[in-house]
Amino acid sequence: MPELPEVETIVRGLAPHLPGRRIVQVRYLAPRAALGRNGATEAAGQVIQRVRRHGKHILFDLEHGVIDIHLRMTGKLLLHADPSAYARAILEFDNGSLVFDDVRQFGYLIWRPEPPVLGDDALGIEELRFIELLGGLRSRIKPALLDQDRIAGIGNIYADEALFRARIHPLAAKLGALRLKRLHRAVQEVLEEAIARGGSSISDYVDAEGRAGSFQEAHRVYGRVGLPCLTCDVPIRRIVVGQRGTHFCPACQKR
DNA sequence: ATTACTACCTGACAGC
DNA sequence: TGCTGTCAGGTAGTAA
Repeated sequence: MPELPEVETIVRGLAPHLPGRRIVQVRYLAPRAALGRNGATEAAGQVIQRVRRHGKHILFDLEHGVIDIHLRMTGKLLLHADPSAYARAILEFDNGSLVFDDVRQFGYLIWRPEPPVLGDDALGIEELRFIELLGGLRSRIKPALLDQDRIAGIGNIYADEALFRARIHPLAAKLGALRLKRLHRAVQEVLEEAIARGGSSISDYVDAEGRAGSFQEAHRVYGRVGLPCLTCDVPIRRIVVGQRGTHFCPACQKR
């Protein structure tokens, strides 16, 4: 569910509350949330130094190591909530707690000695770097945009929305500098606008205070199959690319 | 290097 | 009311 704008919104909501607080205990309510390891021992007793985001990962820098949270499809991080039936882990502080909720159980909350290694963050990436990372590859552009080892943070919604804004077909390959520049611009714009509107809430996503975002109202192709393109009125199409539902305008986004 | 398929889970929704 | 199939903001592993 959450992509970069949603994770950024969550992190902005946590930032005023968590730094300086001591973790008394990490309580796992579902084993999957610990990803087969257990950082509870290492994290306990430590003070959170900083809350930040890299790609779709939420990172709490501790005095020693880091807490790495990935929400995958349905994860939530809630500041002022009682644990629901889907609570998977609870970070307990000296006063208060943070609940990690996850219906589908794909997400995780773990301690690591070092932050995870990911591609460059998509938000604010330099144009030249963007072109360097996506130029000269033979694969189709959409799966490349989703590759978190290349550029981190873009997911299915924002890949489709950015490609539409850049007027690039999701199956296009070997993009030249001109189209990559347009795509870089489109990625920055769509991410910034989505953050400004608190992210997209399709079914599950809410921020750390439990509030939904509103950027779904501004989607131009995602979830608009069969509806007229906002630019040219041609119906939006849905195809499958790399096993992901992919939405685009067949007239505005030529092969 | 690139792509496809399967798997991990639960829930919502459409169609019969 | 079921039941069945499809789909979902993600990613890993394995095979062609």
